[in-house]
Amino acid sequence: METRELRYFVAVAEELHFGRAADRLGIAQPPLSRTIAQLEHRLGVALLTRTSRRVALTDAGAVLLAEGRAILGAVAAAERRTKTVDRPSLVLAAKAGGSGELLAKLLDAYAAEPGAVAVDLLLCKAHTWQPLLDGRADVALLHEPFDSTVGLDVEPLQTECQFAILPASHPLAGADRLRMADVADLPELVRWPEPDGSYLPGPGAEVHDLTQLFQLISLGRAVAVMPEVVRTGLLEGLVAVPVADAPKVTTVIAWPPHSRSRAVADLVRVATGFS
Amino acid sequence: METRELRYFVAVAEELHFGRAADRLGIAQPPLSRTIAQLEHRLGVALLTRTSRRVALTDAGAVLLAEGRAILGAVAAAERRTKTVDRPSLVLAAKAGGSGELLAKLLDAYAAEPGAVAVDLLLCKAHTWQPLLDGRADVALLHEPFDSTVGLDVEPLQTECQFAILPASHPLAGADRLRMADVADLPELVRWPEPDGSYLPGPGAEVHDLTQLFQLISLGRAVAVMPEVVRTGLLEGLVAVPVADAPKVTTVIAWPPHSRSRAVADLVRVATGFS
DNA sequence: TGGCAGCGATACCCGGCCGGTATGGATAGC
DNA sequence: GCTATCCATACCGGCCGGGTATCGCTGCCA
Repeated sequence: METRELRYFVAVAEELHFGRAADRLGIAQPPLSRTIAQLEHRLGVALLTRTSRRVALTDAGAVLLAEGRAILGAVAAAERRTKTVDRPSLVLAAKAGGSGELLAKLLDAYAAEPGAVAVDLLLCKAHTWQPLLDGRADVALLHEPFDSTVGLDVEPLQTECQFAILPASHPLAGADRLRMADVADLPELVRWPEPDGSYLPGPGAEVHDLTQLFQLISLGRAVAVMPEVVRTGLLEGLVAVPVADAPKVTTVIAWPPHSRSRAVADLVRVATGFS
Repeated sequence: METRELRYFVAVAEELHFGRAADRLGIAQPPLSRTIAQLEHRLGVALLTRTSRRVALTDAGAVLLAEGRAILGAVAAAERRTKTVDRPSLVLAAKAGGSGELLAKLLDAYAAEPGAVAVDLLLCKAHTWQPLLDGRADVALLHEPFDSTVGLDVEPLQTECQFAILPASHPLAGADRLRMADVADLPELVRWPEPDGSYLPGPGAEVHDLTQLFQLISLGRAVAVMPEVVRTGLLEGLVAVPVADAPKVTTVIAWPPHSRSRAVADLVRVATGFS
């Protein structure tokens, strides 16, 4: 199995459309069809069921999609790490807007280490960056249980409670503490984008960053439940009320398990040292 | 980066010899040289330093070797899992001769599970199978701290002390317990084969399995320190004396972190259930 | 129900790349 | 200094990957 075949298959499996996939890959559709057919023939398994109107994944196709994504990520990571071994630097991924204080402390403390290398920050839109470790970053700050950490080595850094963010005028804003039941079925919950940037249909406003969310909350059009970190820089007119039974959020530092980088080890040691 | 290029590079990096690597790959040497040169050119990094008499890895080459091995393993695993998704089975790797009782209990208990699939056993020579999870097996029984578990998800099953295996006539055989210092510099320690099946030069007999080792011990030509498991089936004339300060050995069940298989999850649950 | 639009498969051609043989040039050992 | 070894280069042929043109099928809709 060549990575070219995997790239092609993953594209088709994600688009479920040979034409769009070929377009995305920058090739014509016929060679793409042929390559997928060859791959299926060689594996001896059907990966896709296709009528001329609909393309769907088989069970085998679903397996290969998941494995293929991981492999392509690993290939990209290997390429980047190989290329940058002589001018070592470290790419740290973090959710834009989250963990601001922790991030600053971490960068300062690491920079003071002997042998520290340059740290490139990769700030990502919330909820869109779980696969970043597949190649583009060496280390990431994740938030359990929101972000999946399967396949990663992880050290916890800090655990915090979650707060409901409400407009000061909201009926629940005066409460000392809330329970999930109080907010779970409020009509003002919002929809975050899917990893591909689109929004699932449904009720609730579409939001794509914290600023926008806070604005909606100020207008009384939304409420949200989120960890303590975002309280710094909360807008006027908003209040944060602790939600007693919301799951605790743990900020963790995560890295690919086969990381052999001295820099990654140093950064993790520094991060766990002052947590 | 295509997997073909990675296969070629890994072969050269392991052999440190273009001719032998080409031989192993079943191609001629010139296309191999050319492919490696192209790969280096594309990455913009030298992977190997070569004179006409010696080939050595650069730092970048060492990184790519490690990453490449992992990637090739993942590709092999993806291929096997995709092909067998319709007739589900599970490949369990275990060290030949070790963990016999635990293994039997595990297989029985799993077979009694509802929804159990066929389990194929992959018995491996001791000390030669750490990379098996790179494609050939779904799950493995490993022994920490001997086997590296980096990059794997792991659940501990049981922890045992280690015993010195001595002929009954050995001066230390009568002791209640020993310390590492007592056995560390005995001249009768043995040499296990390297992963490639060869033996490093040095003192001590070459052994490649437990039967052979026990025979050597019976003859007074060797001693060994190993976990309790091997005591079952110990030959007549051998005694096992606990070594107080030898590192504890933990048998763990391990699987690749991105395993999405129901069968693997079941097996792990069963294994941890009765440990 | 028949025409039409959309989409994947097939047919066919071309160019580049992979792999082969032959050979050159450098180095270490005798 | 000769020679054996080993990697690089030169060159060639066949295969394969990618392109265009077209076919056949399937929903949709008038």
